[in-house]
Amino acid sequence: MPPRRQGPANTESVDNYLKAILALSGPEERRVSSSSLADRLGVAPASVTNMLQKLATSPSPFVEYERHRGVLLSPAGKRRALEVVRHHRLIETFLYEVLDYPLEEVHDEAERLEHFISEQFEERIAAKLGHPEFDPHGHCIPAMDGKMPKQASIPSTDLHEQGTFTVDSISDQDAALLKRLKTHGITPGARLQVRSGSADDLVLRSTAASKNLHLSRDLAAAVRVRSAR
Amino acid sequence: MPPRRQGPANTESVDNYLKAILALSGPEERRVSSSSLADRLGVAPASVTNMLQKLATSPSPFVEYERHRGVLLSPAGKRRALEVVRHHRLIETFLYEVLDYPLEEVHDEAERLEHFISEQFEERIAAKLGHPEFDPHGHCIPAMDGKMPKQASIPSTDLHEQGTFTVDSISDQDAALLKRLKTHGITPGARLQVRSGSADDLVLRSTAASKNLHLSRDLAAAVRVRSAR
DNA sequence: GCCAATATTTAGGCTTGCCTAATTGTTAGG
DNA sequence: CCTAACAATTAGGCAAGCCTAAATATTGGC
Repeated sequence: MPPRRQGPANTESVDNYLKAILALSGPEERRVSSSSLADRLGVAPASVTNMLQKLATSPSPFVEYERHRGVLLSPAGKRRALEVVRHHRLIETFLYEVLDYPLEEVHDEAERLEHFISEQFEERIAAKLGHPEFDPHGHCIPAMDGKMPKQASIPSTDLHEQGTFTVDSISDQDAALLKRLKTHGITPGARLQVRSGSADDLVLRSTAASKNLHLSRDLAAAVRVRSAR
Repeated sequence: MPPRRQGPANTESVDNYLKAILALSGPEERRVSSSSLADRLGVAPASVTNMLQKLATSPSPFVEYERHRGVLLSPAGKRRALEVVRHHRLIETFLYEVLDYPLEEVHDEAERLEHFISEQFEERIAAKLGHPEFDPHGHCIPAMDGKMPKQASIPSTDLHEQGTFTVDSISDQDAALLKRLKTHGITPGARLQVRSGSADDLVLRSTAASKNLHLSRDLAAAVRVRSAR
């Protein structure tokens, strides 16, 4: 066999690093620090350094990395990351729409399956769902070519004024929170009254519900809003 | 941390060993040799020995193994193997019925996904499909409790007489063959005329088709029949 | 501009699951 | 019943990804 030093291996672990970098670098594509990655992925910082070095030094690397200066996705890395996100959100939509999963349970299942479905599978569920643009959390599903419209929404914690808004999307990271939001009628598309409570929390109330929901700013950041419909 | 020597790890690899042992030991549950496992799994015999030793020496082991004498599933191993088979066949059925996969493509996708779906996912697709008893190849789907009716069919190569039979099931291992069979109308439930051709092949003909199909005994063994309906 | 606190990297290890090569067991033919 | 052929196991290694502990950069406060 020729000694072929290989390109990036596209394992579950690699996918997760790429997704995390995509998420943490934000729309402005800031460099991402090792420790924030370690945090998000639940691994030791040393493991991150290790992986980044591997990802950066393969031929046609997935990331651009400089010691002590954080990491960025390469075009190839971004492409792959968006593909995994597409998988994730299509699967979530599928579980919700076709298999009647409760909203708060779709994330974990999608998190596992996203790494293992084929392009074929992806296409079939997209077709079955009528090529949806949004997942059930209100997140936009990247197109096959990796294009994704910019988000025009902001976290409810960034609002300057109180008032009534439309719920744009809800982070899928915290199942318990998702369930609370659901019982308070706070789901994508709902109309939402937002005001600040005591120093460090927000008071949310869906116009479809009778009870206020008090959330720490930390949790409330999971709810993104746009101007009322 | 307490030093906990751990139980079997339920990885993809372990699942594949258990499935292979289940398949190779047959309905009579014969002991399975290392080399036949190595063959079926596409790994070196030494790797098999290695894995079998690990599987056999964990507390509540998945297999019963004696040096040079082959291996058998323990009750726990059989339970797990049947669960994986159930996953596999439910997924195949799902891909075929819900996602409109061509029959010959369901196997590969199921082979990957079977290791990663949750019990929840399993239950939902089973419900969606109306708790089917057979997959699209005609194979019986083990019930949740691991029960599986005995197969009353035989390989077409074991027939003593020529004649007309009903196609019971078709092995899902060979996609190309599956496709040929499909174009000749040979699918589970079809009526099939079987006669022997030259020394080493069989001639098959679906009553729904106009052309004979000549298959080596090797390939023909993939087609199982039962007495004509 | 220096130094302590914090962030990051290096060094060295572990487990899983695979490999090859060398060794040992089993078995069938003469 | 002995041995050649073949099957199986042991021994020793490798890559991926993780870990901890030790070393080294960077940075903010004075």
